[in-house]
Amino acid sequence: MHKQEAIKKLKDHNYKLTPQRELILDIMLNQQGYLSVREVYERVKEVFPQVSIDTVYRNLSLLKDINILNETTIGNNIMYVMRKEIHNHTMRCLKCGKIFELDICPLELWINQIKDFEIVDHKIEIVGYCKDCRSNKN
Amino acid sequence: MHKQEAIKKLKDHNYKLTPQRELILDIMLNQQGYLSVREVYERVKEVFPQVSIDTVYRNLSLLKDINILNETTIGNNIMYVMRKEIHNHTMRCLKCGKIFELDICPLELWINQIKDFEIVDHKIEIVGYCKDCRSNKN
DNA sequence: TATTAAATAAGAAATATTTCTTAATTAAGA
DNA sequence: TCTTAATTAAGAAATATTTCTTATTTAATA
Repeated sequence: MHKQEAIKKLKDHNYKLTPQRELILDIMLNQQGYLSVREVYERVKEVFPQVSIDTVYRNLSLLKDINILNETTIGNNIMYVMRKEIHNHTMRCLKCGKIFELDICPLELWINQIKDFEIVDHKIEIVGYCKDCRSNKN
Repeated sequence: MHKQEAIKKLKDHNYKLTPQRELILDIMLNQQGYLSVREVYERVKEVFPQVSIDTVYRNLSLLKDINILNETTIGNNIMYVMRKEIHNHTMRCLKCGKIFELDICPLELWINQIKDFEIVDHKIEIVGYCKDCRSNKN
């Protein structure tokens, strides 16, 4: 997603483009992988030291509501990542052969933790049985 | 890792095998993917309603110290998973060709969330540049 | 520029997680 | 069985996360 698309989405929903909101969007646009609310907050504070963490919560949640971000919860921690447009991650059914897209990239939660390797690409392939076939494998 | 191996490790470190500790070990042995401290606590409580959450924290951390569990932190949430012996997840350097094992499976954090698909197998392949080659790609 | 609905900061409140203290209990070996 | 160091439950304390309230400010449009 490009910044202009995201801004258009905001306008379409009659949301204003405040400096804090724009910065949060920039942070997410320039980020591979998930960020916790706190991590985003820390980065926003570098530019707006007075920013309220509530502002960060509100904006991340809003960006999720209009499908700019994906949200996930680990324990009690809310985390966000830019929505993917291209899905390289699929689940293939061993019986019917249907391909299901994973709307999350499991690697994204980890990608920031890999320090000693410059990742160029990755691929995830899951095989198994889909909802329809799992009860009727023969 | 089999249960007897884990128990031997405990003995080797002069740790006692209390019922609470054994249950926590059983829970982790029968679990694909990461569990948060709270999730483990909820399961232990089904058997020992009086258990202190501190006991869960203490034991999970101890099992990590003796290399039975892997620990990771998401935000402020501590999560645990059994250590893997067989690594299906590798990073391959595009220059020197070395294979590096990933000591975590990024899928494990997600595997519990996939409800409509019965996973039989999966594979993760990451390509890029290793520490030595990233500064000297030609 | 003036208007106004949306967004903000500040602070408090509500939850949740993690750690600590203490006294009682217990697993394991003598 | 006895001894003892390890472990536990309980409760409090410390920290961290998330949500709410209110008064003020501001982006966008007329």
